[in-house]
Amino acid sequence: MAEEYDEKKIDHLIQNVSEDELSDLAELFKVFGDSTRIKILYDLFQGEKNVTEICDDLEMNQSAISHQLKILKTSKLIKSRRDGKAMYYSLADDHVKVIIAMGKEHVEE
Amino acid sequence: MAEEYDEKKIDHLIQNVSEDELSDLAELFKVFGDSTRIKILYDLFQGEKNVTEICDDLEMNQSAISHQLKILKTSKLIKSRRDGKAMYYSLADDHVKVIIAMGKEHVEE
DNA sequence: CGCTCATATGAATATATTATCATATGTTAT
DNA sequence: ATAACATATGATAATATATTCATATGAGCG
Repeated sequence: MAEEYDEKKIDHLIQNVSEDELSDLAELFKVFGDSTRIKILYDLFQGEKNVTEICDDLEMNQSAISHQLKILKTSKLIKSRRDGKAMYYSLADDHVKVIIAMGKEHVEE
Repeated sequence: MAEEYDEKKIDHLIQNVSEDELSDLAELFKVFGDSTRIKILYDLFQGEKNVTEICDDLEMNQSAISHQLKILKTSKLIKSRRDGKAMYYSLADDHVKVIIAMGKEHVEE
């Protein structure tokens, strides 16, 4: 995460947005807008984890977790790799951290 | 928006999070996770607007807009001031821009 | 192959959310 | 005070969403 986000860069990013892009944006935030999914993302801040580990950490049943992992994967917020029977999940990129950090900063005020 | 968000600051922000804070965070993102509300926020990037102007810009009926404005206001993403009969809304702070800019960057990839 | 462990998936239910309609509140001007 | 305009609110109906349960798929092992 070498990048910095200054005013100029941010203003550039929010310009010229089509109706479709706004929908995609809303879809993306919708993914962050669920406690279970946020908890999963937070859990993965610690590093790669398999489904069983995530279930244990969140104390939730496996099916619920798998359903939410699928949503996170589809949104490209996490990626997965198989190791034997287990499927390991990890954060897809640094945007996740930045987006959540910004959200947290807002919430804290 | 003089602040910069580097790796150290971001890592600090995402540490030590309680269950309650995670819920608040999910609630916040839920607010961004709706097309109508994202459109309103984008509309307000242009500056302060009253309800009628927002309705015209989004081509949506007044009641729907008012309902969504209330949600945005409750989440402290926008603020309002009355001027005669009209109620003017504007962005509450710069986090909104940053959060949306990060989301857009993710979506664009 | 048959068994076990790990994960994914489909269907069903319960809950939450959004837009609309009807109406209420608030402001200004006559 | 009443009319006209601007906005807010409550109830409803339609739709979306999350979790659970049951079951399917896939991998490793004897």
